[in-house]
Amino acid sequence: MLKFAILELLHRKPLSGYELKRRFQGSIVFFWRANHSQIYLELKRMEKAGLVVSNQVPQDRRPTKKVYAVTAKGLEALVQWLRGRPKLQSVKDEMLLKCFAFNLIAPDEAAAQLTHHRKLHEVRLEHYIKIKQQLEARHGDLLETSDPILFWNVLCLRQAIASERMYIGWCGWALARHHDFTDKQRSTSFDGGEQLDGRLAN
Amino acid sequence: MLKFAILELLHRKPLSGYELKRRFQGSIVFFWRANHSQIYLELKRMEKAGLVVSNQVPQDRRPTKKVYAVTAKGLEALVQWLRGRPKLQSVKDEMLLKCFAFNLIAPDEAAAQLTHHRKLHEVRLEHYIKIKQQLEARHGDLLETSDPILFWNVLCLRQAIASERMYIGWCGWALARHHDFTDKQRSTSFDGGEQLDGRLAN
DNA sequence: TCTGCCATGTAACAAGTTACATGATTGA
DNA sequence: TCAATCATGTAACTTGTTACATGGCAGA
Repeated sequence: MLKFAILELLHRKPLSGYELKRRFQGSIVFFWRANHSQIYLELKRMEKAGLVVSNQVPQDRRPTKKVYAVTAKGLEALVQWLRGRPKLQSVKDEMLLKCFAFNLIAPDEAAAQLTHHRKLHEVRLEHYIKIKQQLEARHGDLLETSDPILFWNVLCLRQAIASERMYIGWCGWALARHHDFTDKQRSTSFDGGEQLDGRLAN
Repeated sequence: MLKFAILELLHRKPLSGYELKRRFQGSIVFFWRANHSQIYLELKRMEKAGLVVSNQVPQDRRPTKKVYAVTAKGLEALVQWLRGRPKLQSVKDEMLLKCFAFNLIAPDEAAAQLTHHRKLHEVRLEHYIKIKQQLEARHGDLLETSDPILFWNVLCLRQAIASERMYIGWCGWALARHHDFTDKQRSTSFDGGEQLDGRLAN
């Protein structure tokens, strides 16, 4: 699938492996990621398969780079793939996997984990919003654009933003519920209040 | 990481590989998945590492199964892992990756993709809601529970539900925006109305 | 001179997917 | 008898991660 992510980026503009890596950290990160070792290998495989062609571009004051461009065959492969129905993505979220067994650690630790994780998502949200603002600065009202590339870009970006907001909201909600829960536990399982009353009543 | 998902399930109750597979299709799917070939291999590796122990359990009217249980070492490994800070999950969503390049296919096809994908998420949401209702039928008001295992379970389930709702909402929003967009494109790029007026004015 | 960025790669390993393979039991 | 479910595995392959490795250029 990385193949197609690369084709999508290259069809907009020929890029070197290094530049592709940077794009992956920029716009496309919302829904795909890759590290450079994977990208370089994939590019070679794709060139062998005739989906892309490379050529060396000398630069001044910088090392020569190897710029890849999509071939007709590559574009066709991309379009064919776009027409296929994607399956549901299988969720894999380490935080939620941990959360599932947080009964095994102290309540305070669990709360700290949630708070910390919320922070991470807040940072990511900020990053996405910054990207959106940059686009707005350059193109004005994004939903009024007549550029289809930009249009779809913006839809994807919105999804990413909505997703982060949802996650952050959930963290807050979970923290509140956790707070209620530990409060209740304290008042019923320690030697005071209700329990003691209960015993006295026997 | 699959290792820890397995430890989480086994610490609740010893299970065979086959039963684990079923759990992965049931509750834990919200944030992790695995197929049986992976599970069986992982269990063997974990047994070699002393994290679990197995024993054969003959059953009547059914094939003998090999039930795994967590060892003290396994439980310790699980708790250590729980204390660590998870990184942000890296999003990988094939649908969004495609969406990013939907300018390359016909607007109708793109809309059909969005509609189809929304349906998939609706089905998944239904599934989650059914699970929640089953839990409610068994335990009453889930947020009032005093069982920490159930409590964390429910928090995770809520995240999964919120996530599906967000996605479905986004699909609807995207479809509406896409509709506006293609309308606008039609009125400005075909040979009629404004464009023709423009030419006549020359 | 030293840090940081540009630029490209390889190697070893871990994780995940798909297909192949077997065999018992149950109920229609 | 035939399909479905229970039950467990292996093999081949694809993907993804981490670490290792190199070297130029720019600016402090």
